[in-house]
Amino acid sequence: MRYSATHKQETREKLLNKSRELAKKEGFGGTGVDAFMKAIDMTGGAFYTHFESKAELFAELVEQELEFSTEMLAGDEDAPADHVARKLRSYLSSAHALHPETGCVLPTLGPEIARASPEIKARVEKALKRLRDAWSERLDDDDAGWALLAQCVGALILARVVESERTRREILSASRRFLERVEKAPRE
Amino acid sequence: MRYSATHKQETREKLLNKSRELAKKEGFGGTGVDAFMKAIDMTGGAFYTHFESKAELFAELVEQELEFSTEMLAGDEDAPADHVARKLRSYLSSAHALHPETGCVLPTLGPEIARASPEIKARVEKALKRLRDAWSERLDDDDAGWALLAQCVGALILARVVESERTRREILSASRRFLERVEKAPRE
DNA sequence: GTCTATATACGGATAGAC
DNA sequence: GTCTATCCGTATATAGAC
Repeated sequence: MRYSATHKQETREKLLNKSRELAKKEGFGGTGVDAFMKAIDMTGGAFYTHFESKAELFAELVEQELEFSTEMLAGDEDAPADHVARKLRSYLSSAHALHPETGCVLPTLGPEIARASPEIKARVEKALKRLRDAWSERLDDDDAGWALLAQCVGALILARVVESERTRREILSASRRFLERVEKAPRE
Repeated sequence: MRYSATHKQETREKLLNKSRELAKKEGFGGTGVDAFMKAIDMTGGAFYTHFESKAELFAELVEQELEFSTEMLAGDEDAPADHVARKLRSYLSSAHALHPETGCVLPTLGPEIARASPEIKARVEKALKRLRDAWSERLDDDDAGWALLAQCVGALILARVVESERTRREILSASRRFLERVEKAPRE
């Protein structure tokens, strides 16, 4: 054959990586197959050597996004004591708000995932539950896992729908202070 | 003319109302002009008597959504003392999560608004700031306005991307309990 | 004001040459 | 495996009849 043994796999990986960026920036539905392929300097026809359909790319892409994100956010036993607090700070940053293409998938593709197939949503649920469990266990707080996640996702959405950088920073810093305060809150 | 004096205005209102529902359910970009018109039993061609373009409909639709939502959530001086707590409970309900078409626009069209024009985002910002101010003033808590809004939007997104009704309820109830707890939290 | 018909572009997907 | 060319459906938008 005219291509190396690993060529197809490499192309697929490049395609997935670029697609994840593009989809988070412009929306998955808003990006055509030709645009995904052009981003890796290829033409539309070659797409179907790697995926049966555009929908299959979406499934793969969401799977990878959640795998990477949850692994990064959850942390392991070697993580420092303030691991969650650190992740919250970097998640709730202007840099994150200004760069959806390299950020968390939920504030960008959340609504599209919500409309996706039960199979996709079941896999998303599994990944999110692992992250929630990790955070709740680490903080010894049953509610905090889901609540901190929600605070992160919601604050990013708000930060991105406003126009001024000033308001964007207000939203993010209010959210950060709010969460710090809860660490000292009483539990019944 | 063959139509009453108020006919055009009535049609436009019907179109806007139905479009707001449809866009929140299927996404604005994912819904065609023909689909919007068919929802009020008309054909696509008539759309352009009422709007110059599909983008103009988006601007109008987002404007109305935020006007209605923020007015409803903010409350006025006649509202009961537990006004915000009531709104939080109804926002963070399974009913809301299961019915995007009649719910808040941010968890459904948030990412599309984030990609919209500066003019649209500036108007969204103005409406959101009014709501934030109302809540922060009512709770006498500078951070709570933005933070509660973010928690609401994020929890709805999470509740909608998971598959099982059980997990959906867990997310929403964790979020509600978390917010109740903060009411008793210390402020520095 | 709304209809049907249509211009024009772009969407996802396939066929066949290389 | 990737290319070009193409099929076909659907998208936004316009033109002209009623």
